[in-house]
Amino acid sequence: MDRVTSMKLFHATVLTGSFSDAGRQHGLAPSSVSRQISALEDRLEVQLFNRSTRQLHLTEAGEIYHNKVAEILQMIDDAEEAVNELQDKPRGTLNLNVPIAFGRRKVAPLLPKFMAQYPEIEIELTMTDTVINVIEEGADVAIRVGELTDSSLIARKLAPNRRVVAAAPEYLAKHGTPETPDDLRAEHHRFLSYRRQHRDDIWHFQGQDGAEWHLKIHAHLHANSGEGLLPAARAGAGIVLLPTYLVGLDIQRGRLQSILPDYKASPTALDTDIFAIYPPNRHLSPKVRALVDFLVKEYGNPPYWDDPSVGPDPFMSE
Amino acid sequence: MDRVTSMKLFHATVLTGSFSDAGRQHGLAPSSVSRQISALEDRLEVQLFNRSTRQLHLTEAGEIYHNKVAEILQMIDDAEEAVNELQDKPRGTLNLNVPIAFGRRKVAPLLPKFMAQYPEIEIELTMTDTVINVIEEGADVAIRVGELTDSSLIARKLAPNRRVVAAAPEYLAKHGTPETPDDLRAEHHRFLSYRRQHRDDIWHFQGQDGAEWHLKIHAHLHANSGEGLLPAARAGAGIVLLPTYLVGLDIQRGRLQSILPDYKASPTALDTDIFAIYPPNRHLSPKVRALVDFLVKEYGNPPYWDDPSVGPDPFMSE
DNA sequence: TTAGATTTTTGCGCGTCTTGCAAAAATGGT
DNA sequence: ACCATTTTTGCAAGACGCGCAAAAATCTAA
Repeated sequence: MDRVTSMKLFHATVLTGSFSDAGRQHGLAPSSVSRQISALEDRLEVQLFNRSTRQLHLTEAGEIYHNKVAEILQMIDDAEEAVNELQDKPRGTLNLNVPIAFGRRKVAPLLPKFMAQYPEIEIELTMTDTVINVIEEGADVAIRVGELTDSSLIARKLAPNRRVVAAAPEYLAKHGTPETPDDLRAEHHRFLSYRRQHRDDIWHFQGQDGAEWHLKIHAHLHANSGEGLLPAARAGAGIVLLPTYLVGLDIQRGRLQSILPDYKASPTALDTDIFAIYPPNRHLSPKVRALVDFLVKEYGNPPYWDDPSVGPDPFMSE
Repeated sequence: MDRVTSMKLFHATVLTGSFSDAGRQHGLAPSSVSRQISALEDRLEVQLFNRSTRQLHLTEAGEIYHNKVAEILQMIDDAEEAVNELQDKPRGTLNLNVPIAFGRRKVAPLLPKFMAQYPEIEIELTMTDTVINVIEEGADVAIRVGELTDSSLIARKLAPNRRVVAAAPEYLAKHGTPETPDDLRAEHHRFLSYRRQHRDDIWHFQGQDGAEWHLKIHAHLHANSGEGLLPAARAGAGIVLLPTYLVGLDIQRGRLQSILPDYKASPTALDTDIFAIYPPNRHLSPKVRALVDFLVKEYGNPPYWDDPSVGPDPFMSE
């Protein structure tokens, strides 16, 4: 027996003064109402109504209980409405976890627009490059580049992660523009390389005909953050292999020049695509859906930083 | 599914952080808890927990809901406690309906003692001689003399309703003391008679050997209230046939003298015993029980007004 | 006083839901 | 990689609530 239902039936019975009417309101047979009330009385060990077959009269206990029940039912409705509102409209606190570089360049600049669009959402932004356990940290949604180790989470692709070889025009003017991966082997080239945990730097390329290159790189600057390489690259200190979300706009502006356009940097296991990941809830919260949909739409396909037709970064000058 | 149970399980789960522990607290299998929570989430259309097999984390919706649920459960407990307190101890308002004469003489004088004994009971006393519908009037308990027409109510005998023939000693000295019912037929006797609705006055007597008398009475004073006859009887204006609850103490004091002691006034259908009647509640309210028990105990058996060993009315001088 | 109408209550059968156990799946720690 | 703990799922048994129909009760009206 659902106690809330019995309370509702009791409430309706008090208001209508009749089991039959109360049952009619709730789509129940009079007999069911009668039994529900009786069961409620048995549970409470109190008589709520003095019944005759033709009328009902509230007991004093019934009156007291009714006052409380009215309030309780109101609170239950409030509680359900509260979570439903949270569910219906994007609102509440959105706990967002993003990689530092991507977040700074492609998430944070978009947040003002997102917040204007959803004024009832509050954002808690956490920027980390360490792989966090999304559930553990309490994040509602995280953005990760590649590395989808946690298969228990839902992953939605936000954008491809295209990596390109690039250098400043000044550098190319001075050292020449490589036309094939093999040209990179030339001694006079200098490299600026992104790497984690001191692994070997090997750049993988694939030609349009399927041919593959695996170039061991000796870099004069290593950094575990692509952003650490950018100033040097812009200054003409060397050649970088970086995701377009980092260098795309520099290329569009001409501060960097993309080279080897016909050769694709093979994605490693750690650099596949850019995903939004979130817990596999049967009931996806609207705020998460709102953010993911927003990002997908704003990035576009291809993402604006990959699209030559797009001019200067509309959101960020740096 | 009982929504209150599911809320309790949700609450316990939040506190313990585990379905298993919550189930242990409520004597349920972990699987049941899991399913209850899932059902609750489906009903609310909201995810309350982010689950991994080894830990649970409250969703924002879950947190909001939990705050409300804690309060709701508290209120439900309060409501049940309120009615149970009402049930456990005699308290609250006791709606009491009594006949006018009996009430004035045998109920109202006892109320101070009763109220001192149960200070948490408030009494709403209604005195009527008309046969009311106890339920209709909202009475918790009524006292009636005879006439138990409403068989749907519980009746508890408070005292026998013994009727006696009595007259003032002065009257008897002047007109002689009848020894048998037949003596009443003497022309010089005067009668004061209680009757309703102008029926014939017939006094019925039964001898100890079973012999019966049916005397048609011609009275010089008719009244539909025994109390209307008493002053005249005390003044020696005639012979009365009245319940001992009206004349018992006058007899004990000697203001009246009981005559024909060996002949019993046969009870009519309207004058049997004195009953407390109340609705047939499965859960008799303690205040009703308290009053009825109190009256039974105070009246005693035989009732003090029938008991020659009892002196003047301890409660009432008139 | 009697008859009728309305309401509550009860009996009964059916279907659904829940429960507990056991096994499986999943995950965090060692 | 293995183990321990927890959640989840499959399954069968049982309980419970439901509606319908009949019975009981009582208020009203003639």
